Amino acid sequence: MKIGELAKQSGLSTHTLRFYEKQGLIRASTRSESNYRIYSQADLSAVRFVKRSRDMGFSLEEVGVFLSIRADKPAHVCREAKDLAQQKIFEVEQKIHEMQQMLTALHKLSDACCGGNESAEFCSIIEVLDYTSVEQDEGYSVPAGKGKA
Amino acid sequence: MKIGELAKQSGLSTHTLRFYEKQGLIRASTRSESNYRIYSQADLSAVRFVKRSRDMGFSLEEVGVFLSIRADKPAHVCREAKDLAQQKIFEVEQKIHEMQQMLTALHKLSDACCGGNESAEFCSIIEVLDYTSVEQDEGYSVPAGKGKA
DNA sequence: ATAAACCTTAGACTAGACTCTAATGTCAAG
DNA sequence: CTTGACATTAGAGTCTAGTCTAAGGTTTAT
Repeated sequence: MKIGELAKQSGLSTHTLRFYEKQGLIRASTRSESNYRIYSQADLSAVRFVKRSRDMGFSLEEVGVFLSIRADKPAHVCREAKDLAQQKIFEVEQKIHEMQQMLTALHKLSDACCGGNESAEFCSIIEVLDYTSVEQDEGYSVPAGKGKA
Repeated sequence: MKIGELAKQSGLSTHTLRFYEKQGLIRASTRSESNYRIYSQADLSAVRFVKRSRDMGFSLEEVGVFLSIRADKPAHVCREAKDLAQQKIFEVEQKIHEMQQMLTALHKLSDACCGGNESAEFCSIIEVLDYTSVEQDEGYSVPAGKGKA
């Protein structure tokens, strides 16, 4: 199949497929007489492998490592793959934790504000941003008084 | 205070402070005779305001909006600020959800693999990446048999 | 034979938030 | 009076992962 068909089958754009090739990730197993990229079913599998890896959060570089393991399994050991997975789990957990902290702060920010058409003169959001730090573990000391608005 | 001191007080680098100025976010209230930026306590407050907003996940552009509300509160209404906050909450929730999906997939990936020094010939991680899609809501059909390894 | 739809390449551009460089000027201390 | 730490500017570079363009060549159907 040609690149357009591969794009359809894989859910990636032709641009992206050529970009991946430039990055050394995937390449067509053959070329037609007119120099068109011709992909096999195995190529499609490889592309899907890449897409799945990306969807799980692996970077193109990490995907490259997986691909090289996949290309010559006996030359590699399980630990290599598992280390990558564990590292990624750690990274994703970190990020989720950070975002949950943000979310907590954002809810405090949002909840304090009436959100109406009142003048922002005493807007709690602006006040909280003026006096609160996100780093704290607890006790975001919202400036006293005012309550909503 | 000069920019180096502001950097220390705010936890941002001098580079970043100048960059924020170029982006139109913060500027020194005065300049010395030798053209050095001279910052006031109010400037420090503004910079901290920016940093806190950033820490909560707002983009520089969004921070700019908050700053303009803060600069002339009576000219704005609470809704403007609250809308931004709510939108950000939505975005962060979305991202957390995505990452939790990844995490689930990653755990399945990792748990299936022994992670030892065994050859990767039958490595479950590579197998799962070959046959599993992250998009599915449930039932990541790990290829049958093999179990660990 | 000609238009539509496909393919090729190198290389530029995008986003967001910095981060750094070069070349130069200023200031405080010893 | 020199050294070192600080400051200035414009502008380039970094990172990741694409995304797009220009200028052409090929294939397929009508």
